[in-house]
Amino acid sequence: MGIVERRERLRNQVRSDIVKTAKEIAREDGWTAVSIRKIAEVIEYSPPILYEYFESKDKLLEAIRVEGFDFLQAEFVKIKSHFRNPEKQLSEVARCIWVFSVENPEIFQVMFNLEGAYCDSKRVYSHAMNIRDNPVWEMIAVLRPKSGEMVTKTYYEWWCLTYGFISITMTTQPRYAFAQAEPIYMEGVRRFIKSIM
Amino acid sequence: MGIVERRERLRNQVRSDIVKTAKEIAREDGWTAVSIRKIAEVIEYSPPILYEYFESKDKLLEAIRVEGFDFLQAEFVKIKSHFRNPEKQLSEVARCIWVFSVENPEIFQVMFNLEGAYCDSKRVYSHAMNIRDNPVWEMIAVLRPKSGEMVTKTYYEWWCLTYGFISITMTTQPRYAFAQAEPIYMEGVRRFIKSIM
DNA sequence: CAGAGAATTTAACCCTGTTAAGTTAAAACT
DNA sequence: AGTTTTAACTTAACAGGGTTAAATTCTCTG
Repeated sequence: MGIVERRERLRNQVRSDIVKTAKEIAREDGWTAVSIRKIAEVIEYSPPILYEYFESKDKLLEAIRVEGFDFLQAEFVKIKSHFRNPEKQLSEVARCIWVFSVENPEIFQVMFNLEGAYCDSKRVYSHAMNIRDNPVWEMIAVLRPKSGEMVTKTYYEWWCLTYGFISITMTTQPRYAFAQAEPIYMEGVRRFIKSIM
Repeated sequence: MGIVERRERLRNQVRSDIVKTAKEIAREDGWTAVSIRKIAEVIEYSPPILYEYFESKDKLLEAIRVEGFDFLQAEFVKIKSHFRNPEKQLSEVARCIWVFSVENPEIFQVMFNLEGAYCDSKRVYSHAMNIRDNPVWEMIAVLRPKSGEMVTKTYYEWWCLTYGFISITMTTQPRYAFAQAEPIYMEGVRRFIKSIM
């Protein structure tokens, strides 16, 4: 009975087509241009079909947001195992976020509601910020072995710094200026790391 | 001929009613709930009237954004003249931004496109970030007398730090948690100031 | 009081997310 | 194989959004 498997495969295909199309439109014309109807047109289905895969537009954005956070989380885990020095680990994490935001601006925008992207789900934010199993939290804990509460505070600051930098740059600077903004960002990060050591 | 003056007064009244209503709706139900039609209903005019005062919804938001930046700018000037010590000046500026964001969340949201507020105008951002006549830039220049380019870099970092902190807090934390987030913010700001001295 | 001008509204256009009802196509059963 | 059930999909509509042209009402002037 390959029928049910084939159907399942087709379902997954359509689902990923929806996500892919949303990102493509966003990348080309910004998230304000992304609509259910436009996605439907591209994947050659009628609009209501999308509701077979996502219960709302917001949930579709949430899926993309989760994808982004999960990807970064996985990268952080890799960095943690590839480098010993927590200072080095943190600066690599910072660089990783930067590169991600430059290469996948449309995902980053959904993750942080930038440039007209708007997704309600705060749940995901909180999850990403969560201490549990968070490699960056642990890096900071090694770098600055204090109470858990203190580490959480520092982690919060780290988060604000990197987020602030990238989102301000993404929002105010034109694309071509990103390259020259990166060293300023990395220098700021390094200064922060030094200031907490 | 008081007629033309009376008309002018009425025009100003209606204009400020529009702005006020927009902010009120935003404060109560968030910016996603703000629509031309709803504002019109509250001020007891038909929707097209708003276009006699603002050429688009975006321009209305821009006006509110400008208002916010202008207010802060004026506060910074006051701080600059009230305190001598640049370190003190900067921490007062930071506190000022924080207080403003807590007391006027809806304006802050428009200024930085937070929580569903979306205004296209990058012009205003750039203007606010601009070096010309910028009191904060000058504070940093006094605190850390280096080349203009270096000061601009540091000013950029300052901007990213404060913005990152407040927007992350506003987006992820519930209202009641703001009070406990403030000292973390102020501590981060102080550490930043120390790190550039 | 009639007419010119400004002020305001009505009605429409085209967009959006979303849903109920109807239709077509595919699978299952007798 | 033909009928029936069920899954897949589309059409049409609702409610609401920003915006604009045309029609209307009001106000002031001569």
